[in-house]
Amino acid sequence: MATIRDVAKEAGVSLGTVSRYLNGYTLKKTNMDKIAAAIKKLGFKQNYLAKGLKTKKSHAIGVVVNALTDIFAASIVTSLEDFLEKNNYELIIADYKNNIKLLNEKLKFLYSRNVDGIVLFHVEQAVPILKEFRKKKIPVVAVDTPISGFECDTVLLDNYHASVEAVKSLYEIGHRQIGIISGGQQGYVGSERLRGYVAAMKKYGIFDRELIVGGSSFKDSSYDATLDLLKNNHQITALYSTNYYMTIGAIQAINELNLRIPADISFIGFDDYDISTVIKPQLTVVAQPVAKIGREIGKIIIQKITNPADLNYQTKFFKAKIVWRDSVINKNF
Amino acid sequence: MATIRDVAKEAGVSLGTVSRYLNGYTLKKTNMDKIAAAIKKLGFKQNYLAKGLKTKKSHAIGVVVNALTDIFAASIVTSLEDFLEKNNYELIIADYKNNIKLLNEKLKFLYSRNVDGIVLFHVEQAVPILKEFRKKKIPVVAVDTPISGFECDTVLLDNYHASVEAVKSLYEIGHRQIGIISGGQQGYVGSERLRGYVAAMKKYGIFDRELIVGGSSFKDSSYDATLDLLKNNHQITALYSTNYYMTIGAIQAINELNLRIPADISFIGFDDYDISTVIKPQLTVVAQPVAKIGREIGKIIIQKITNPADLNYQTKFFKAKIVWRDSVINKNF
DNA sequence: AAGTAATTTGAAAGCATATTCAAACTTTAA
DNA sequence: TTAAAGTTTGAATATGCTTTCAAATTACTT
Repeated sequence: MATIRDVAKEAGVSLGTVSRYLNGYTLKKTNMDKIAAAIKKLGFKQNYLAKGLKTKKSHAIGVVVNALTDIFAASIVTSLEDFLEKNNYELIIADYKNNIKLLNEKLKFLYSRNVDGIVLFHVEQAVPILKEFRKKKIPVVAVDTPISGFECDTVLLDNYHASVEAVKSLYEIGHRQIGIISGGQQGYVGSERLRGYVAAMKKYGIFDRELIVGGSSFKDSSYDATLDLLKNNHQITALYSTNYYMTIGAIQAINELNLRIPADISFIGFDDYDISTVIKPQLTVVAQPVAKIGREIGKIIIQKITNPADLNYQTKFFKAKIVWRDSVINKNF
Repeated sequence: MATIRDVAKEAGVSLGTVSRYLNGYTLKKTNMDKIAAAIKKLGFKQNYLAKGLKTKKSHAIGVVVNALTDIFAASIVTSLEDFLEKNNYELIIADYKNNIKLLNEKLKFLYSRNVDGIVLFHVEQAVPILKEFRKKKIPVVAVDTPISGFECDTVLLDNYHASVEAVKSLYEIGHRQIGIISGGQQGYVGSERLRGYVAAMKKYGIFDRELIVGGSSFKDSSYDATLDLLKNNHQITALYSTNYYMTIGAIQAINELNLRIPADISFIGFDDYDISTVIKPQLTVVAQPVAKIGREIGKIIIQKITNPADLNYQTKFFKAKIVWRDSVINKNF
């Protein structure tokens, strides 16, 4: 492998000059041409390890997901990876499997590998190692959930208004008994989505505590909750489930009860992935702008890496939008 | 940050001794104790950038997936990441979005970042940069599909026998008209799965060219193919779809035609993810041992990194297994 | 054309580690 | 007890790059 030194010799300039060239300094035109030619001739490539040793930057960003098989995380990481690679950053992935103990371990690992930044998916609570990142001024971006006990840039869905919109849409087409399969109060995402639902239902004067079920944000809990709700309450005309996996569980339960969508019950799901269009009828859902979110995370983290003195932590909200398909009936007709 | 030099001073030995300690050489017990104490006291952590510069190893493995949102890739990467992290390797992810041009670019990127190994998902054709990896003796492991034009270690599903088993199971419970939604001949996975189906159907003397439809391995093609097949052929008693996304498309089509599973038609899908249990009735599927596959990839790549002189490329096959649920009817009763 | 200011350059030092080599120290055996 | 063999050690060198600093070159004024 050719080094900067070989390039210098070939071009007939000093090694410092080549380094400056490589780092975008402007120098005498003749020298620039000579260096460019030498680089091409030798097939020279910068050694990122050596560069990193000097600059204390690895050009790697650690991405810590709750689960790589979580389609939400995967689809955001997809666009994030693209953005970062274009900016010459590599993306080191770690999966903490929704286990906070493991989270700290994975972060320690990334810390020891000199990542220049960290993207944290769906973390509710600060873990000890985060302080070390802060000490070293390594930027952290929280995604999907603000981290309690640690101030940092945060990228969120406007969950509250997503629910408000869902309820509003249903209300406007005549629904009054609108049930929610909620992730419960313990998690940020779940409680925000519930909060929006409650506010909207109250605003329209159709709030009823009995319409709220659920407790955790996984498929099985949603299945049980939906079964319970629909067995005991035959007035409900519409159901709103509040994430992808809960949508899956709810649909299973509805199938189990042999209820027809939307004849017996209208349904509005959350997140727009495969399920939405496999099910018959195809599902109306609240969709998140995942590609945009991924790009925004990339922008923020690069901005903060470039400018580590900027201690101004921002929270950026994204708006969900409803994708209309066939699972909701208009009761006004 | 404490360096090896600080540790040496603290322990009262030379820096070379500390380095040897760190790299697992055995030395005088008293010195080992002194060094261990110094490391603990100073909170010393090795600098992987400097280490990499010296050893020309980054302890990073590039993982190149066709799509991160492909649940098959994601679930394998999940177990791979776990395995590699435990062995102190980081995993750099790249997504080539099923685009062979992009694939070469992403590989170039990983090449320039000094990865110690490459894992390639679902690549049919060699790309130029692979030769460079070979020159530098950087091991490559192909997953899911052998790379034509490039010899390397390969981890595959035994697709042929997966199909044979599926057909056999259906045959044994009385099905004779068994349709296949196939990915077609152009891709390795699709043609292997088709080949197994054809062989088994012929073996039982129930082969009929009309029962084969499909052409590409995506949802929409599968939807169209299924619609076509079932509209024109009312004898079919069972349908076999040959990957996750084709299963989704096929189910959509069956729903569209208002056919009931399994009363009107039995169905056996491929890959065991969310869809299998959302649909009513729950799906019988051919499932791949993804966790095992991920671990095996990790083992192979580390073995080859540790032993780069080993030019003996192996192909490892994994067996699929059928997960029985409610979408297949026993016609013998 | 000469003096000053501005820019560009090369040499050298440094980043944190691994490894070679010769010297120092242990152990073993006679 | 001592010589030979074996082991452990420290100093020095190397990895490929960035950056500082002073010297050299170029550009600008008058």
